[in-house]
Amino acid sequence: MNATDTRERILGRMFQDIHKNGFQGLRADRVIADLGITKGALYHYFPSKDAIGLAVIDELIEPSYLQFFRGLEDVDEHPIDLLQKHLQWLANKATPDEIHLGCPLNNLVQEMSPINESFRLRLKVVMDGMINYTTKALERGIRNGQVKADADCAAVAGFMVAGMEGAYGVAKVLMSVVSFHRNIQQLVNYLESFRA
Amino acid sequence: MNATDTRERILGRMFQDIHKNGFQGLRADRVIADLGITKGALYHYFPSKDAIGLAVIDELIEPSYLQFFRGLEDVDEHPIDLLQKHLQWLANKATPDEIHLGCPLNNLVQEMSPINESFRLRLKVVMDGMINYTTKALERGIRNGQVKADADCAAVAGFMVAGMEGAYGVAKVLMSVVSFHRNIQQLVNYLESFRA
DNA sequence: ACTTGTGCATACCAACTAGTATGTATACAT
DNA sequence: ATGTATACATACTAGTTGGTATGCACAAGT
Repeated sequence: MNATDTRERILGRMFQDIHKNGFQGLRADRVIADLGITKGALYHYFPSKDAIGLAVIDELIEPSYLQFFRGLEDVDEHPIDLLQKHLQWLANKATPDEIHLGCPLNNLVQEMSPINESFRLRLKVVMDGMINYTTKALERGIRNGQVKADADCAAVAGFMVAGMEGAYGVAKVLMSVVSFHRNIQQLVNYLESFRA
Repeated sequence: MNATDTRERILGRMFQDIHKNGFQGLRADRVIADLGITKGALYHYFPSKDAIGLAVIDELIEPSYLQFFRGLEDVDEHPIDLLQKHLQWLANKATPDEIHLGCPLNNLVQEMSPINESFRLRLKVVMDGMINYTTKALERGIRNGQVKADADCAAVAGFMVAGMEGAYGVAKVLMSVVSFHRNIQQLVNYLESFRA
């Protein structure tokens, strides 16, 4: 068991615990007991509970969320196709468990934004990234004649991201994968209306 | 100072504290110190912290959220007009402070749904109410020839609610009233597309 | 006048929780 | 061989937090 393994095992379980209980509901004692390690190991890698939360955002949440959106810059496919495919992919991969626990990004946003500015700023970077990469992709679509010329790309991009988070949130309290699928489909239809 | 006054003063401040810090972040001690009362008063009216949270949902959140949606049954106006007006009203009344703190309903949904079934069920009642009253209003609109006959009313209603919550959530992390206005406007446009 | 219930205040506690201080085994460099 | 940094384990603490036990002033009923 080398060093990075332990650190990543800790981060992974912390992520899971935060995903279910929220950051304020995270109990470091519970996680380390679960991992079969001790406080010595934990505080060897992380100076504080806050540092754990920020590391989870930086090292797990941010990369996984921005991967797709960054990729929008490197392909030439129709941007609306790409976005619709991504939405369908999200809908198809969503298990009941994932739906019940909600979107990790959205969860942290709602919980932490008003009470911890360090958290909010990092979460804002992720959200901004999702919106801005989408905006750029749609603008490229306009230049290529694939997207309606009069589309307000920033507004459409922002609404798509908001719609995604809203879909996760509603499905979470309803505990309904069906509701999630429905709302994602409405978003797909919404995007369709901007096709040139 | 009569009894109901004290109870309502407690509930009001608890709501404020929960609105900012979340239920898990709620500190009863902080609130009672702020109110200038003691634990005796608090536990005279509420048996536990959970009871406080549930009372906040039942007595403050549920009525304020469902008031408009229940009202959809009692009027004959074009349902899409009513919904659009409500959205505009939400957008206009939203202060930066409200946006930064987020939607109280959405906040509790994201935080409490996976960890407390009593909370989730009460929050689900509110969300279901919003969606179902909206669905009925749209169905009435179809019968009256005001809404496109082929509209999937339940899907549209669900998406409107999800869009609202999504708009609140994104605006919260971005700390942007402008983002909120934009997304609400997109929702208004979305509803417009179902006008007969 | 006397009991009873209401509406609190005061003092206290047990459990939890993030964080620390200290020790130590192992690897690795010199 | 020896110093040194790494990677933990153990034991402990200080502060917090929800909750309780008890007492008491006061109003209302009888």
